[in-house]
Amino acid sequence: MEAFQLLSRGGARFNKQRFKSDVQIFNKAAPPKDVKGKGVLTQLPPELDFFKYAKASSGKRKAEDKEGGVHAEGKHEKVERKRRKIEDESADSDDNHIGTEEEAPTMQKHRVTAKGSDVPKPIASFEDLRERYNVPPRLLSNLSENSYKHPTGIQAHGIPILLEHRDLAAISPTGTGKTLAYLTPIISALGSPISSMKNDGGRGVRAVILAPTRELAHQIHNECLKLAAGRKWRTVLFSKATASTLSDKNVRDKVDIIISTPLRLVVSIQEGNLELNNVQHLVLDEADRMLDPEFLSQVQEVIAACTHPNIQKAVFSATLPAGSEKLAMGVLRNPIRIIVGLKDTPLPLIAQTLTYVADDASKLPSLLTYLSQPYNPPLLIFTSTQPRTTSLAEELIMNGISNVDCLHAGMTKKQRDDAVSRMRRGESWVMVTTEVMARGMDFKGIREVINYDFPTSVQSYVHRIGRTGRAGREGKAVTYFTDEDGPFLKAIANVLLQSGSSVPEWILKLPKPSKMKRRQMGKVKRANTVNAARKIGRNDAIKKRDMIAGSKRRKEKELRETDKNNGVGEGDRSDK
DNA sequence: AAAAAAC
Repeated sequence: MEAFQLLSRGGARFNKQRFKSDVQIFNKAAPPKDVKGKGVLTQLPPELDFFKYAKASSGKRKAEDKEGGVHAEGKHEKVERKRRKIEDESADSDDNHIGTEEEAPTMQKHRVTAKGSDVPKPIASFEDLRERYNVPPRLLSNLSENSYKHPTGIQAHGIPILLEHRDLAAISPTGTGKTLAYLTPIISALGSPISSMKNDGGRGVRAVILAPTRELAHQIHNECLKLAAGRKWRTVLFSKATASTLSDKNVRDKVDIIISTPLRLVVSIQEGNLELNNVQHLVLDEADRMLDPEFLSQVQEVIAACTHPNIQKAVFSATLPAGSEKLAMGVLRNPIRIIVGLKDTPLPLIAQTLTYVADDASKLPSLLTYLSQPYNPPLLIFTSTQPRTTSLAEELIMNGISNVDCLHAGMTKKQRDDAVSRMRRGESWVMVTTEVMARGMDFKGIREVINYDFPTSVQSYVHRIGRTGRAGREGKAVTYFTDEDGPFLKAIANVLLQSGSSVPEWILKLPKPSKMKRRQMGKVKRANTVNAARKIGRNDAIKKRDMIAGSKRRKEKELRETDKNNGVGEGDRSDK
């Protein structure tokens, strides 16, 4: 509660002297650029992380409070009030009060709210895990060897909960170490690799982690391998190939952990090539995505196959809309819910801007202008469809942009893997992609994200821009919007406000989407267009007009090109 | 509101 009050003043009240040493660490720790791939994702000390929070929100928030429009501020306060209430509740139910002065900043920094019965006390360091939960030394040394020195908020709170075998719904912003928060307790709880166990009872895979994309599953597996190093853990990234290897029961009974996308697992279950009756830990990563209608039945099938009576289930995401939360809570038993920061809100260290481009045709010229100036590679660009991804990448190459790459799920597995590798090696400077890259992917160097096409939901927005600003580093996110995006603009604008970025006043004055819809398309929308044109000023308007003309020429060229090739990446060129 | 992703 005090934490809230201090933070709401932008941290200005904090005794800077007290954080001085941390600031120095920060200056040293923040690498100018990737030092050596691995060392980059160093988890910052909690206090230090906190300082960033305070710093990022100080000036901006104050300004916003002054001139930030009645609607936004009102909403903001409502959310904060709700938070405070939850905090009070959890303080009552938790007898482990934060007593000492040293611990207080940690708590404040994390801004954690917990809901549920008997919430375990958070850890202050990974070393605490040894005393409190007998976490194997090997696991702890794997953590520190991979530069995970201090637990993040979600790790400090989530790991004890999972180690006490409680079900958990964890909401924590992008890039705050959720993967480690569930992998560490799973590996600890499994104790020993099944291959080294003497008793015959309880054979078969004991932990399953589900993720929405292959790339994310792959990345989780890599993390898992790091933590599993030094012992004979069998962790399997489930794919067509591994699935067929595991169709041999003797092989699959020696597997400890499976990481997979849902459908792949369902297929194997249905073929009778996989039993999950010994699964004692089930994690849904990107839970809200996994509970989307298209995934839900598959996920339910996996859950149904996990028949072990003592199964522990956990869901993780940076976003969890009410509907998904309800679904998730229905799946969990006596769960604890942890929220780090504010739900559906990006980190303040991502500087976000909304950029008006009149229509689709104006986007490419704007982007080319942007890329003609110095920018921070690698850059991640999101579009709305696979064909648009392909054609934008082609367009950029034709316009002389170097090291452009493209990744969407319509490509072959190999093409996708190669694109990710190039990205990881720093060979891609500009990657054009679809929603497939929006969630969970951790490319350490990404400083900038561009939403070339407007995201189709607040959740999508939060996850897309969360590809930058990871593990305490700063990031930048630019979102293009056209007249057609008008109805959804305000929702995104509110997200910007919540996370300390500023928004042009006229956007905040837009009517609510429902109102716009009620008035039926045309009139309101046109009025906004005029408004927008006025706001960007006459010179800008002229510039835009020229850009449109230029883009039309290019578009014709593009059409000629695709006619020639008549192959990939064609199909969606409509301007409507 | 709507595309993407999963095999």
